[in-house]
Amino acid sequence: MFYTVGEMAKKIGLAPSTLRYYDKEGLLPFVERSSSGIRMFKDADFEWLQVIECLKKTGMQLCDIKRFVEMAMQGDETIDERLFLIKKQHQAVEKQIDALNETLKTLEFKTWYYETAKAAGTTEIPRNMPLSDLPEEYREIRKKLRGE
Amino acid sequence: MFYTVGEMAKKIGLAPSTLRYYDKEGLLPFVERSSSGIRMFKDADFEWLQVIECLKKTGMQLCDIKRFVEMAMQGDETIDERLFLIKKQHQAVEKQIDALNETLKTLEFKTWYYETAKAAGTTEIPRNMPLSDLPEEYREIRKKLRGE
DNA sequence: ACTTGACTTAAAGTTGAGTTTAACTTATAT
DNA sequence: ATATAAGTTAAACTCAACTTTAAGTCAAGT
Repeated sequence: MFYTVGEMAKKIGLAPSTLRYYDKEGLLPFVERSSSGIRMFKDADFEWLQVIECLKKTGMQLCDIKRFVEMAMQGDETIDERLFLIKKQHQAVEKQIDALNETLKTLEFKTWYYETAKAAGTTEIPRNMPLSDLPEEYREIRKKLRGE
Repeated sequence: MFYTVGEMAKKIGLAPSTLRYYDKEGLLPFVERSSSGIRMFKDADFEWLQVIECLKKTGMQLCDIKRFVEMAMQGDETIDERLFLIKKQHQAVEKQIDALNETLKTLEFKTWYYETAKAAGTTEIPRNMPLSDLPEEYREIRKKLRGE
């Protein structure tokens, strides 16, 4: 079962040009070619592309993903390194989620801010509200925004 | 209480060149200048920078952040629009968190995969393991990776 | 034989978000 | 008065990750 670059691109949801670019950059050393130079993607290559997409979503750069792929091509002697790298990325993603949750808190404060402003007809009401009148859950975040 | 571009850059943790760039792009219309053209940041401007950083963290582009700032400069008539935009960004961030949690699941599968490979000395053991032997929590994710 | 459509390549172009550079001005300390 | 440190500008440069273009190859269908 082989796929051309266009077929695989469709299957994985990327542009064919992107797959060619990845190949050119050395991220797809496992993709074989026909005698006339046409890329022949296998089902196992789809799995590789999924892994590459997963690592991209963690924020890993293509050059680092390339090194991971190269490790895998070297075989079982690099299992330890690969395990370490995956664990590191897991940590990195957990950190990103924490950061986004912080961002959510700020957006929730701003939602309260504009809802209060909307009810009052002016942003002056929430802006000048004394800390003691502010809903308790927003006090810390307002302090942080104001650099206090 | 005024800050130069360098002082404010330090306070907010960005490069002075970044603040100048934001100013040039029209993100900081509220920053005043001295008679000799020196930027004079106020404490209220620090709060603005924090909001800009928050919106950046949601993945919003600078040109869209600029439109938000411009709305705010227009005053109370845009409260509704701003509230809507903040709510939209809140949703967007929730979606990003969901995506990262999906990514975490894949990384957890890969961790199991390499830990099993490490114990066996070869990736062939986890790779060729029948679905029925696979820990239940990894079955769906392996199917997804293999495009099944 | 010819058209169509998908493939190939190398190289140039794009986008977003800055950073760097060059030439210059201003403010402060000695 | 001068050195130093920090500021100014516009414009060029960088970087990652693609995308587009130009020129060409190849296989299948009419």
